[in-house]
Amino acid sequence: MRAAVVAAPRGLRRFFCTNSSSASPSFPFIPSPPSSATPAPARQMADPNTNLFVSGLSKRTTTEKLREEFSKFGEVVHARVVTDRVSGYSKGFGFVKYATIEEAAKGIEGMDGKFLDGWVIFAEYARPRPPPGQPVNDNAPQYGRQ
DNA sequence: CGTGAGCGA
Repeated sequence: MRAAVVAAPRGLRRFFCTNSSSASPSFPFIPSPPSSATPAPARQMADPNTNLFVSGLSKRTTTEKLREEFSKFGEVVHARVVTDRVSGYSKGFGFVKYATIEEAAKGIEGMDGKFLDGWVIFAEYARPRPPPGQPVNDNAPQYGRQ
């Protein structure tokens, strides 16, 4: 099913941005942040953290399988496949928490765009999540709203 | 519709 390839989020950057050599032999960096408008929404990927967001999982992929696959690239502190409380089935994505950021990067580079249960999975840094310790306050929305 | 975009009880 090529639908999985079409439904790829930001993970397809690897296929188009096949950089490696002959990138920019003149400018190692880009010293032009405030050019004119904001052509860089920076919404491609969240900040590097030990939390990983894995998408493209098969419906039959469970937390154990996810932890097993990601444990090969580093020590997985916590892994969870998001499932519905009422139905009980997987939502098709999950989260993997590594011990360090380097291991998280290894997990992304090692499992992003790979196959799992016959489906192409995509791994990237997860977004920050509000801790469940704070009780309800005003209708203050989360900062992670796009 | 367990037929596929996405961020978690």
